[in-house]
Amino acid sequence: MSLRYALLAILRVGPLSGYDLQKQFSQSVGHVWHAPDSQIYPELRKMEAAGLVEGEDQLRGARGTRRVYHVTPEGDRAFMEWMGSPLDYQRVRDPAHLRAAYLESASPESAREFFRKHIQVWEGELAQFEGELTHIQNVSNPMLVRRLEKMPDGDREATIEYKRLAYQGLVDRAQVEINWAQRGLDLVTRLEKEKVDDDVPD
Amino acid sequence: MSLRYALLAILRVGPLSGYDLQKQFSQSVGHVWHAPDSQIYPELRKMEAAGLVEGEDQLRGARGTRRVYHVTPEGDRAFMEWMGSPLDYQRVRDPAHLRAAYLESASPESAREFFRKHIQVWEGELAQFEGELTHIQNVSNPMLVRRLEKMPDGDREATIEYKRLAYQGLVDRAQVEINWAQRGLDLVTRLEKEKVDDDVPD
DNA sequence: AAAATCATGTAAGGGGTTACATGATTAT
DNA sequence: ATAATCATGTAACCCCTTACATGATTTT
Repeated sequence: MSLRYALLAILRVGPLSGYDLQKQFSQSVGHVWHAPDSQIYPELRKMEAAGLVEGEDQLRGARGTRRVYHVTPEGDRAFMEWMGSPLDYQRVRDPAHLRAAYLESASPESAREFFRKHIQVWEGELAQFEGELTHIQNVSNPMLVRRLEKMPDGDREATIEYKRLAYQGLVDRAQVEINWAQRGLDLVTRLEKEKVDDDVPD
Repeated sequence: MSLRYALLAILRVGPLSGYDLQKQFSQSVGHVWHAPDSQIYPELRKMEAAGLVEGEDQLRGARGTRRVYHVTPEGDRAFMEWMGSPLDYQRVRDPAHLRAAYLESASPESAREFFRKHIQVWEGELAQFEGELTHIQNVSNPMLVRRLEKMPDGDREATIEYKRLAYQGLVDRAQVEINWAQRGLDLVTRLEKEKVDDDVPD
């Protein structure tokens, strides 16, 4: 549902081919909304059918072509409308906390492995988010720079600040996950120790 | 993918009909894994076909029946195997942070509305999680009590502690979201004030 | 000449959402 | 008698995932 608006958000900065968009995607909006190319190309076609974007085939070498899309006024309206509409929140579906709630059914080693992987995954995310945050604060993200160039002076601060807030939120979230999993590892160790004490009381 | 294991987690405590399971669901695992009845009934049938559970039709009144499911040894094995296997992490797809990153395209009032709703939604979740956490700490959750009764003494502490950890993690997460949205509201106000100062410099 | 990467998809299948459908039983 | 709730689904649709497919162009 949001893919469409994630694509519009990028295309509003300037026209792009599906291929370029997909590359940009993984480096900007892709941090908050992942999409594989197998989803992007068809979605662009659907958006074109809906009149939100228009594509033009450009020649590339002798025979090759690439289709470059730009946002139509209607696409712009649709984006604005989405920005002003209430977000629909998905119901919780959290495999990590589901499993955590039943870890007594696993071996201590499995439990440890689970928390270790959780930390590893979220450390990865954290690194990405922090990198992005730095780029935002230094105004060194190319996409952001292009966007800033195309807007009146008065809107620039807001653009930077909202992006910063968004990524700061992601950083906070990643840190909470890492912290939580760390406490999980401590708990595994504590329970294991108590178990041994029970078995061999003196 | 996890629905099956969420259902097994509940059924391992004791046999239930689809209807009862669905009720229990919303009060326990449902906090971490939502599922509507239209998904639960067919999934139970599939699990039965896969040999993980067995259902028996029980009479109810003169003509009515209800199908009560219990976990088979194979279902038990499947659950244990899942507990020991690495969790597959879904790619990020976060509509709230996506929108937050582009809020300069919205009116201050829309931005405020967005953050307010975010707070409201997560306050709701927080209340649920905190309530659950209290029930865990007081050992006053009926499902938990039934589970504890069916296990050896030595496993009880682990069961309680892991559940507590899981819900503590959810509480932490909810608080981070609320906190973040609060900062968002502050930012909207700050930007609006600066905008006015720009327009009317003295 | 071979490898990388540019460029654009299709097809099958899984999981989830929403809406609809149906009838029995128990409580008021 | 009526309303609530017990009880169990089906059907259509959308989004996403994974795997596969294909060929052109640029770089080494």
